[in-house]
Amino acid sequence: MPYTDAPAPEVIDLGAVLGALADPLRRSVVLDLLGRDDTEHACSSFDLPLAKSTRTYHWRVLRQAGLVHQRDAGNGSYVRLRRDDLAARFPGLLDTIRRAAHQV
Amino acid sequence: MPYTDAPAPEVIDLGAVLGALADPLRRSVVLDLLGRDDTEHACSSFDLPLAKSTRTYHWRVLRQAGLVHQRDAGNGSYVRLRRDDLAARFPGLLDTIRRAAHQV
DNA sequence: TCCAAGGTTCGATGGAATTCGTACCTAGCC
DNA sequence: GGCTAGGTACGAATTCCATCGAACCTTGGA
Repeated sequence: MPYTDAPAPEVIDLGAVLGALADPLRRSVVLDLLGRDDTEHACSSFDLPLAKSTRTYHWRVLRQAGLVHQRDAGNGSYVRLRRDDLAARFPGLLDTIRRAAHQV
Repeated sequence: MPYTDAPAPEVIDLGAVLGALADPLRRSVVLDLLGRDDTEHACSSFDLPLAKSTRTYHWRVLRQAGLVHQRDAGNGSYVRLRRDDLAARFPGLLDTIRRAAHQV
C-alpha cells in the first residue's frame, strides 16, 4: 500500500527537517541523493549497514519530515528527494547543508 | 567557574548544530539572538517558560553544539551567538535558518 | 508453484533527551 | 552579615530515539 504520511509542501516543518538531518546516517542519505540526478532511486541502492526494519524506520523519518517522496513497488521501493518543495519552502537550505557537509 | 565545553571553531559538528536547532525552543532563542545586535546578552533577558535547571540544560546544549559562547559572571551569565565562527565553518547556515523560520 | 529479494509491521530493548526539584554557589545590595 | 536574583550540579522520572528480530507481505523469476 502507498505511503500517505508525507506532509504537503506548505506544511513541511523546519524542526522536523532539521531533526531528520541531524542524524549522520540520514544526512548521508540526503547528501547521496543530492549527488545523484533528480529522479527516483531504489532504496536498495543505498548501502546502509542496518537491519531492514531500521532502514524502514529511517526512510519513514525522512518521508514524514518531508525530505523525500517514497513509492512502493510491492517488490522494491523508491525514493526521490523533494528538491523543489524544499527549495520553495526553505530556500537555500539543501544547498547550504550540502556545502556545510563538504567542509573539513 | 568558566565554561570549557564549547568546541573550537574548526571542530563544530554539523549534526550537533542541526540537532540543537531542531528543538523549537532552542531555535527560537537563536532566532532571537539573530534579531539582536552581535554582542553579549544576559540569559535572564530571554523569557523561557521552563524551570531554571532546564534553562541551564538548554544553554549547555547550545554551547556544546558551538552555537553560543557563554560567560559566567557569578551573578548572572551572558551569551553571545557565534556568528563569525558559524559563518566561517558553515557559510550561510544561520542566514538560511533565519529566512526559513520567517516563512509561513 | 515455490522461492528469494526487498520492505513493512509489531513488539522489545537500551540508551539518549528533556524536564523538574532540591541543594548549592556567587555577586551585588540593604 | 544576611538576603535576593540568577545559575549550576545532581539525581530522578519520563519520554523519545535508534536498533533489532521475528513474522508477514508482494513481486518477479526459476
